[in-house]
Amino acid sequence: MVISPAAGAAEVSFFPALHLRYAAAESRLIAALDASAGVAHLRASHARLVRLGLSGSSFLVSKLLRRLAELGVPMDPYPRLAFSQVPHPNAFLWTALIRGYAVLGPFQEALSHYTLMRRAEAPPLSFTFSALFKSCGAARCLDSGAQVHAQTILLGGFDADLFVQNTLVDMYVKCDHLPSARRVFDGMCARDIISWTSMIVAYSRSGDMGSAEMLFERAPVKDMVAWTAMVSGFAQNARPRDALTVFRRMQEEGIEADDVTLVGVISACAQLGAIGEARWVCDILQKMGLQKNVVVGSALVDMFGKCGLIGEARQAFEAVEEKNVYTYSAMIVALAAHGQAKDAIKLFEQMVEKTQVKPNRVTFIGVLTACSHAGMVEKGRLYFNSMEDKYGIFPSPDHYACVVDLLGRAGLLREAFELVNSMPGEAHGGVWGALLGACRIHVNVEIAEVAANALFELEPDSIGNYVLLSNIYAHAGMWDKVSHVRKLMRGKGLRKNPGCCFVEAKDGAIHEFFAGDMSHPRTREIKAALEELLDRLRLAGYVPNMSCVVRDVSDEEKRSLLKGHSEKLALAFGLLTTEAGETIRIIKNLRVCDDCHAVMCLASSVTERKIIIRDNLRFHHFQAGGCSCGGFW
DNA sequence: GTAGGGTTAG
Repeated sequence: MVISPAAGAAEVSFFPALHLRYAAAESRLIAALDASAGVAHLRASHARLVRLGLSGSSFLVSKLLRRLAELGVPMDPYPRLAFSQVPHPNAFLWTALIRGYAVLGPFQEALSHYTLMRRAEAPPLSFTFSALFKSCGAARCLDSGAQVHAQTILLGGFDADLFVQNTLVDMYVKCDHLPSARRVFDGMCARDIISWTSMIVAYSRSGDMGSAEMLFERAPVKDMVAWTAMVSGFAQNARPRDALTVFRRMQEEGIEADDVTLVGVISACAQLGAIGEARWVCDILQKMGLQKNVVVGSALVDMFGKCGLIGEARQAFEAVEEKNVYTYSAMIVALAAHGQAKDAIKLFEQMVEKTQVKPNRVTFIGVLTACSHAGMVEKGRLYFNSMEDKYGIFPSPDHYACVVDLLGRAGLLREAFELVNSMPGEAHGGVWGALLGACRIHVNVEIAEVAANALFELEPDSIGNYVLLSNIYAHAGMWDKVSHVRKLMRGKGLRKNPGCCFVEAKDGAIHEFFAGDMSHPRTREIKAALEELLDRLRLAGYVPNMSCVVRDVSDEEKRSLLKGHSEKLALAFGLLTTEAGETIRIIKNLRVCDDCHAVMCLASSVTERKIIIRDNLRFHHFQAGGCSCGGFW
């Protein structure tokens, strides 16, 4: 329908002249506020508002506040000032102000303005409560949230509003108070997909994916967000296979996926560390054109790093235009894990000098581990000291663990030990573990015993600590102590994890090898290939390192046990199943022993192959007789 | 208008 200008004019001519002018100015201002591209535009519109004497209009100012909050303009001083110029703010304006604080903080201001609003006798809206719950959730302030909840019940009506209930559930979820969330959810007489999704997330956050799954199945409709909540839930709860299964189901059901979904998928692939899956997800991303997205890109950097594809990690990093601290940290950590310490540090320097990106605690974990792997003690100390002085980041026990590792590996065991004793706060398992690890490298029984005792208190069931201590005794030739630790382990019902390796074949099949394992269908070929390889290595000067066998048996038996180490079997399998010149990739569940490390170095030169091993902590790139870890592992 | 996202050590 077309309204003629004359008809419109007839309608507005009911208004007095003054009103007409204001009404026209108002509608122009509404349009201007709606269309404002940035803060400068909004400020200009607001200035016009002031000139026209309309800066006291609740309606216009609430519109202004909403737009400013959308743009992330801090509440103080400007939006708050605009609010204070309104003599009689109505409930909508109060709510816009409260919502602004709920989105941008400081969160307690939302609550105190609610109090002021009540004092001004403005009647709260459902919108007001949703803003308050949002702010309590963001502040993770359960007490205030529960108080506001009580208010809604007291005032009546609000607690039955679907919108209010949904934000209420979400508030309890964000405060990690599952029982209250569930109580509200169960009391709802109508639920929409948002209610169901909030509750699914509640269980996923608490680690109870079983209940999350049950709710997901019960939900009458499932949209992309609900499906994504399941994908991310499994990914966040260390169930990458299930995350991928849900994603495949989602695709089968024809539900679209977006960047958030894919981030969950990428994170699952990172945990699997499988190259086949990584390439598959990368194809999907390319089709969707998501590589520039900073969250996707940061997850990608991490995924490629964990899959051993450090070059691809770098490419993913470069593809992100607006890199943030996650992108940089993921790249720095990946470089450190691959032994490219100098590049990690170069990137860090570049970040602090040439960008606005501020490092955080995780960035420093990456920087300190890089220093540690490269043996850069002085540089590490410098960075550690700069954390608080230059960046205002208080070092956590995790950072102390990195520095203890740094000093310990470099042989400064005494200093490392003193640092543990003098650090503020309690040393945790990571700190003592780093010290114990250093004691293994430098065979220091005295400090090892102190560290081990602390660890047995802190982590009584962690098998690795007993194994480490027993290995240190073995290296020192203290066999009676070795058997004592063994007894200790047996008494606790703990059994040593068998060493095992995975090799991902070209068809994506995973081949598994255990120490001394004969179960692979091609065992005979593998053994023959290994013997042949070891013969060639011996000609190149290889001598088995018997100290790697931490059992008191004959040399003959030691030689045989060494040969059966799972990474050697995996290497032989790799040689059998790949072409000349191809890289061999092996994943190992434990640390690589010195003998296997030496074998890999030599083999890389004798066979002219690149060999990449991911152990439980980092990557080793063997090439031309050397390893990227430079002996630090 | 309310629900789903990425980097951490021995």
